[in-house]
Amino acid sequence: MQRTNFSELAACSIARTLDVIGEPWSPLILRDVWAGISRFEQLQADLGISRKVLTERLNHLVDEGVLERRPYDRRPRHEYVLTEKGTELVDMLMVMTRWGDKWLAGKAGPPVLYRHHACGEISAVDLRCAHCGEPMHARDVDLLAGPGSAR
Amino acid sequence: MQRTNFSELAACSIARTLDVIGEPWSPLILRDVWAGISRFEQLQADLGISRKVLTERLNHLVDEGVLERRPYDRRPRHEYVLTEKGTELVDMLMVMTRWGDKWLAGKAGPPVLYRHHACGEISAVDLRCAHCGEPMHARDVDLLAGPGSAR
DNA sequence: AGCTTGAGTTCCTTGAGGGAACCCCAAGTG
DNA sequence: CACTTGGGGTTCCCTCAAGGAACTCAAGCT
Repeated sequence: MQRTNFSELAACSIARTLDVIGEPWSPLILRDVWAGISRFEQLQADLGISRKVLTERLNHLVDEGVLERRPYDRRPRHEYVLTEKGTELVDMLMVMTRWGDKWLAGKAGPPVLYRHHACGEISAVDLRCAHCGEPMHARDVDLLAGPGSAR
Repeated sequence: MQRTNFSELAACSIARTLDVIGEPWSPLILRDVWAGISRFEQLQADLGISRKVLTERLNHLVDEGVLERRPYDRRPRHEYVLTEKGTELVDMLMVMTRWGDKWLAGKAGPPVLYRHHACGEISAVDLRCAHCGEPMHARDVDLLAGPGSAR
């Protein structure tokens, strides 16, 4: 496919993030690991991904520090767990889920629900300004060049 | 490349969302349109994407209702603008940006800053529970089967 | 010793992305 | 009017990544 390395194109955190989890299957692997599907065979069976690509993706995610390979037996067996870096990536999945629930789920309703520990309610994520706490969406911000904007 | 149609694999809002913007370049096209780069030639120049793939991606995003094609001249010229559906997708980009800023930007700092209209401050998004307003991240929720979970 | 199982490798085929050239059409120019 | 220009794609070929199925390897179990 001759896949472009996005982050070389421009100083852009979106492009850089895509270089970590932008490849096909990677977000779904992350989702599965988050949901407790953490071993090679389980992932392969659940996703129906080719074993070769699964190996590549897992290696890449481990290299990037998103997943950690952890032995669970004295035999050469291991499972994959989210690192702190990977756990924070799941935020993105939660936002994707919310969007998909709203725009793509149809009449059947959302396939998965989130119960929030703090309040015990079935809920969804909401984007707020880290500074003032008010809602913060695409239309609520201006974009400015930051310190790392130089090429 | 024989790309799998993820949403056929399982009832999953993440997989469904990936079918809309999961292909290579799509998130960056969305980012550009959001930032005001909205015409074919501009996008092609900015991204360095092949014209063929840009055509395919734009058509797909228009078909999915994420972008709208809008004439801006009596000549057959048009530009792409975000629909409401597309604007809400940008939430995901904002979360990706935050993660990339934190984990990948390095010493140079974030390449782009967001100024929040409501408070006027340079800020970033924060995920909160839509129900109680407390922080809501990967570790703060339990996953439950929802109404649309049937295959 | 032979069987099983997790976790990959290897190899071939297919099809998507890159790149460059080509095309169409409406305005503007002489 | 013919001629040029430029936005917005098409077409064509080539390369390389994803799919699929078979093969490997190293522990344990029997």
